Parts: sequence; structure tokens; C-alpha cells
Amino acid sequence: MNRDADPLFKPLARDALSQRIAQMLTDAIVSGRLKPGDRVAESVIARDLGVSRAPVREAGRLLESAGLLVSKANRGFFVRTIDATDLDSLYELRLCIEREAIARVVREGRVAQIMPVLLAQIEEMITSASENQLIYQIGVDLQFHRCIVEASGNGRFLTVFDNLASEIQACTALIERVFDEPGLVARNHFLIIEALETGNEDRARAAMEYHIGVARKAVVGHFRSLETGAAQ
Amino acid sequence: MNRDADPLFKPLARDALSQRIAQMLTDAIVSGRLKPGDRVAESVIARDLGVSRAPVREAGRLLESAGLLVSKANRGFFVRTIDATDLDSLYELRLCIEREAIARVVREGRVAQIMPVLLAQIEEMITSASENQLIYQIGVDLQFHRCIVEASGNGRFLTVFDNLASEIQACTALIERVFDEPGLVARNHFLIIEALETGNEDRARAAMEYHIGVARKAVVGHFRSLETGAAQ
DNA sequence: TCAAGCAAAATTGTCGACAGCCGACAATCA
DNA sequence: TGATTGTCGGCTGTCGACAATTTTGCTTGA
Repeated sequence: MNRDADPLFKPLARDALSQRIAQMLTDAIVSGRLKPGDRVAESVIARDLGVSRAPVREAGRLLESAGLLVSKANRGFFVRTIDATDLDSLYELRLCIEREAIARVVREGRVAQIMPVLLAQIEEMITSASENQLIYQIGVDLQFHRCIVEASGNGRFLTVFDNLASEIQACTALIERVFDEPGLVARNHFLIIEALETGNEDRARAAMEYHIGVARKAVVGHFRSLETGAAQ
Repeated sequence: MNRDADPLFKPLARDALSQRIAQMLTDAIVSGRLKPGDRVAESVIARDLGVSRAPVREAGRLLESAGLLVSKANRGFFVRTIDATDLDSLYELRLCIEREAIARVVREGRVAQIMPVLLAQIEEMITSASENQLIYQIGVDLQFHRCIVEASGNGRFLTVFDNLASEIQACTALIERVFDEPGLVARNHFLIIEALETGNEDRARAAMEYHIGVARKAVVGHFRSLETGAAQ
């Protein structure tokens, strides 16, 4: 009779333990409490949390495949270090994905569908920028881009993007202040909105390329200066 | 040949367990001995191999992040099923990566450096095609493309490609014979060689786009016909 | 003082065990 | 007969334990 037309109860999340541990570690990394190169000993984490090492290990593997951790044989996990060159490669990959994604969004006529969400997120970015919540602002920024990638309809794009995003968030969280003028990032997103409104695939591509290019130059440049500055 | 030059005494005896199990499972999947949807119970594998479940579990997680397996909560691992739409997304992602990769190879003047290897691999493809070793031929094909991606100098491209490649290999291994004329694939690669020789970035991009497009149409088309044919 | 060597501590890789969860089948009821 | 409920076997999630390896810190000798 009345099938699951409206799921009264959502399936509750199981496997919560390793998932929750992974989320915890992710938060610690993207917020900068765990810094690149830091050791993440599964036995220590397990002791602290009062659980066995197995779920911690699972969480570590999860974050390893997400690119936040690396593991060395018999040495355990370490927060992934990333240099400017690698970061540049990351942004180049991101560009490839997002450029095609936004083109697909336009091509398949999904612009109107996501526009309200995009505008709301820009609003959120402006608010959090004025309140100086940099890490949160970066999160919203990435959510904005994720929306576009998701709407592209290519699930593989989304998978790669999600992996990218966590790494980029972790890196940018290390930077105190990239953009001197608060709210600049938020307003830069309007260029993408405008391009989307034209409904022109190539313009959308170009807008995304420009947009990501700006961030790429800023973030990678900052990292490169950090490296040469801290070079011993 | 005598391979004594290689480290006969394995420096990688540790943690090799989960690695070796992962390799074993990978082989089983890409060779088609394990088919999409098949259950991969860690306890069964562990019993068969005479090891505990822990390393099997690790291997499963590894292959999960590589996209060859999926895991369901409390049910364990299953060989990933893939439909034509998803496969098409996969090829679109592959296109994005390889198009930029080959452009970078040209731009950074690495053509001469990899040309001998590429030619040798085409030779190998022709040989194995005539001997009807389809699975091996697909492997060499992917190696050819991997060379280009590796030479691009963008490590992130390579990571994504490696994940892609195992999935594509697993899918194509399911197809008895995509290309009716043996050796056609091999000769198609000469188009890429020619484009590389011109040293023109855009021509290289176009060649790769065409090349992947051909495979994409053939493989995805084949899958789609399988689906509609086997629709229940 | 410092380097080398060695032993203790810490940490990972692997194992077997146990409880809870899932799907399948049998039993019950309308 | 058809649908719901109880039961069972198998499997996963998690745990504590042990062996192998790495790291640490101390001792020793020059």
C-alpha cells in the first residue's frame, strides 16, 4: 500500500565509529590543529578515544585515500606534507575538473536549478568574511564549487573534487590571510554567476578558468614564499 | 632473462601482506574471475589464504578507494558494478586528465624523452593483438597512456589516472572483443605519436581527444547494448 | 664532549575471539 | 494463500593480545 513515498525515518548512520574518528581527524587537520608532517599514531589516538586500534586504523586508511594522511610501513600515519609544486598540480587538476563541470552544467540546462543555492552561499561567504571566520569561509567557498561539480551530473568529477577539496582546505587553512581585502573572494564568485547567466558554455569555462587561476596564483604563490622563506 | 640485478631479497616483506592480497584481488577482478556484483567476504578470503581478516580488510579498503570494490555496512565488500552512464563519466574524466597531460608533455618538451617507450609499447600491442591476448593488450594500452600522464609532470594527474585505469581495465576485460580488427587499437595510437611529433600543443590535445573519444564510444556503446540486451 | 652501541619502550602488523547485524528460511496468523 | 514474525547461520565491527619492527634513551669508550 503506502510504500516508502516519504521516508518517515531516515536510515541512521552505522559504522559510526571509524567514520566519526575520520571526521574528527579531518577536522583537526583542516583546522590546523594537526600540522603537515605531524605523526598520527593509531595507538595514541585509540588510547585517547578509549577505543581499540582497529577503527582508528580504518579511519587512517580512509584519510589516506582522501590524501590527508600518508602511511609509512611500520611507522604509521603522518599528516601529508605538500609543497608549492604539488599544490600547483592540485590546482591544475581542479581546473580540469571544474572547467568541464561548469560547461556541462550550462550544456544540460541545470543553471536555474542551482542558482538559488549558489547565491545563498555567496551571501554566506560575505557574512563569514566580515566576521573573519576564515576557515568557515573557505568551507563555504568549496561548497559553492561543489554545487557546480555535483550539478554537472558526472559522478566521477564529484569524487575527484571531494578528494581535492579536503586537501585544498587543509592547505589554505595554514595560511593566515591570503586576501587582504575581506569579502574579495565572495565577490569574485559573482563572475561565475554572471557567466552562468549568459548560458554560454565557453564563457562559463573561461570564467571558471579565471576564477581558479586567481586562487591558484594566490595560494601557490603564498606557499612558495613560505618555502623559500623557511628554506634552511 | 636473469633478473639478478633486481633485489632478489625483497626489501618489501612487511606490510606486503595486505599489498599482495590487494594485488591478488585486483588481478582476479581485471581478469574477470571476479565479476561485478560478486561478494568478496573478508572471512572467506582470509580462510582461503590462511591469514587473518585484518590484512584482507586492509586490502579491501585499498581496492575500495581504487574504485574496484564497494563496501556496504555490515555486509562487506562487493565487486563494483558499473553502468554505461557511469562508464561514460569515467571516460569523460579520463579525457580531461589526458588532454591536459599530453599538452603539458609537449609544452615542457618531454616528447623525445618518452618517444622510444611509446613506440615500443605500440609494438607490444601489435604483437599481443595478433596473439589474441586481449587482456594483456589492454594492459599495454593503458601503460602507453600512463607514460604520457607520468611525463606530464603533474603527480595528481597520475594518481587519478591510475585509479581510472584499473577500473577501465576491469570493465574492458568483461568485453570479449570490442574491436573486430585485431591491431586496430595499436595503429590508432600512431595518431598520437604523429601529433606529439608536430610539437603542437593543440594538435596533441585534439589527437588525444579523438583517440579517447573512439574508445569511449566503442566501450560505452558496447556496455549500453549489453544493458538493454540483458535488461530484465 | 661526543659518537657508537645496546637495551628498553613504544608502535605497528597480525592474529583469534566475541557480540551484533544482515539476509534467508521456517513458522505463525489472518 | 499471502503476509508478517521468529529463528538460524554467516559475516562484519570491534576488541585485546602477541610478535616484529622502529624509536628512544642510556651507557660506554675514546
